[in-house]
Amino acid sequence: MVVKQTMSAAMAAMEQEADAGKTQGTGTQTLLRGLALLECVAAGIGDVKGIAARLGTPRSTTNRMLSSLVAEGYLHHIPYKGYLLGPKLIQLGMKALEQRPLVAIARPHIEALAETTGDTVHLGVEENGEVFYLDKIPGTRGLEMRSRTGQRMPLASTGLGKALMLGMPPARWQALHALTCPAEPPAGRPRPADWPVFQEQLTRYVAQGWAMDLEENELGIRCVAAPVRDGRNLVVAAVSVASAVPYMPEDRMTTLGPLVRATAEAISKDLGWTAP
Amino acid sequence: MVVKQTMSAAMAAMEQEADAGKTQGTGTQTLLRGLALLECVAAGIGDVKGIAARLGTPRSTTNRMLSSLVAEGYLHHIPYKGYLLGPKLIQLGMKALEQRPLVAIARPHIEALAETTGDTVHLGVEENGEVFYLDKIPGTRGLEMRSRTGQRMPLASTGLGKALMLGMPPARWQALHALTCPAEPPAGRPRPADWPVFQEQLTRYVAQGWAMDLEENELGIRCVAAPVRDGRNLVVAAVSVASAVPYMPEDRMTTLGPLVRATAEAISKDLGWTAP
DNA sequence: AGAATTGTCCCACTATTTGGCACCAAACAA
DNA sequence: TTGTTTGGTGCCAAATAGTGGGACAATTCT
Repeated sequence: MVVKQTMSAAMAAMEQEADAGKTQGTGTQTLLRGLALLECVAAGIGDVKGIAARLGTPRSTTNRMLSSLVAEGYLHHIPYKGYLLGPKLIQLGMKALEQRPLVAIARPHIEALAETTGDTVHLGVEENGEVFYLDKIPGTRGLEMRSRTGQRMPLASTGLGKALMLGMPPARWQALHALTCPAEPPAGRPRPADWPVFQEQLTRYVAQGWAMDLEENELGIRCVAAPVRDGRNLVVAAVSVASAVPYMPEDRMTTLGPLVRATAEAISKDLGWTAP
Repeated sequence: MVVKQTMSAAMAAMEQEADAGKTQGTGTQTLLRGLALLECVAAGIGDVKGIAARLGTPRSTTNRMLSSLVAEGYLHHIPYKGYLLGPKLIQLGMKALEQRPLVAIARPHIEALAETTGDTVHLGVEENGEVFYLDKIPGTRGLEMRSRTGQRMPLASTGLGKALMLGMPPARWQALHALTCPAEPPAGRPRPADWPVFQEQLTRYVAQGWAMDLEENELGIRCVAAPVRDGRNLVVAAVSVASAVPYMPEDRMTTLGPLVRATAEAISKDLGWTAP
């Protein structure tokens, strides 16, 4: 901060818009300014004057940072034309995408979700036509679910699976549905709705951003699920909240939906996703 | 610099080696250190001790920067586990990919290429089954080529086109070849080799990283071309050097190949590409 | 339980960054 | 062309922002 602790109220008033909200007393002004500069360029401001204005830094300081960032490849410079995000950022972005450990990232979020709902929370990914359970937090209602991390399940009969399907082209839905529902339904076992109805459901789920499972995978168990996306806006995982029917009346599911979706989006953001 | 005034001449000598070449970067130590830190994490070093060691910064300083970077989303922190590249980097990486103006980036490189070869240089991208000429630098040999920026040409009969095809799955080659070579060859007009031979050629081009055009598009004109890739390792453009046959004997083409390829790779690097 | 690593403070010192200014080069407008 | 604006580069005295040592608590490993 430019402001000294001895400054008068009048001066403080004049400081106004410059650095508005964030007065986080960190000890890395130059670094933070540099990062702000990057984001400024990302926002499309490529001229020195505009950047200096946006950051509230004088021309010389701005130029100093700009040339350092260019030298390091974080910005690309077209003399007398402007600045653009540089190749290094692309590389780091790719690396970031690779080294992201989904489970560790998601853990705090699903823990929070488990905490507020009291139900069992799952995290899963798609792996050749099936759901693969990556993580699970048992509910606090005493009842235990059969699911285990490392387990596999059909896509079309589980909440997680349906959430994962929301990210696929609708053309693939039917094949996956067929995969889950063999020609001869095992007597007495639950199963998803027949194709036309199923398609209708998925279409609705896409619109609302979360999916339901009404005892289709296991009798007496209902769940609500939502897809997790990465920086490329691809669905890479899904989160679900599951519980026994008595704890999961229809109206609670509709309340839970947006909450699960919000959790999924929070994870997505940690994966580099940004809202459309 | 971190070095105290008490350092010996010997240490000074080692310091010079350490950051030799970068005599320029002054006035932004904190920023540069922060960026170095990012690259350190990108390199897979996620523990505080390792990072501090790699950067040569004391623990307290390292931690200070780390927490700032985490606060800004450039790093992701899993307490007592380590640091990873953060979501912000993914976002910036995506933005960088978008806002990259291929032509402006490539210009200096193809100018250099035109300069050293004296021939006409082209830059082009693929656009639904055709080459689209984005930029052209006329040769200095007096002869003028018909090509114009903004023009479209078949993929399979041009050097640029073949270079672009090198990045496609071989399964698509035949269709594109057929698209270029209609059933009835227009009498007297040049055309690419027939399919089996053509396929053989492309396979060889893939291996060597650059392609040739032997008067297949225009009689009397030969060219050498190489593909340009972006940060995702996808072929997004191609560069070619073209000239009249007398200036393009076979042996010159083999000399030119690696040069054109090098230029294409230089552009690729500016687009965030890194060697395999 | 002990050892090793990490997260979090604090604080005096000074090296690092600041920002004003001045000059030149390019770009743009007329 | 000329005049005007914006961009690139360098210098330098001033002081702020950053440094790094150290002490302590929390956490994980073994």
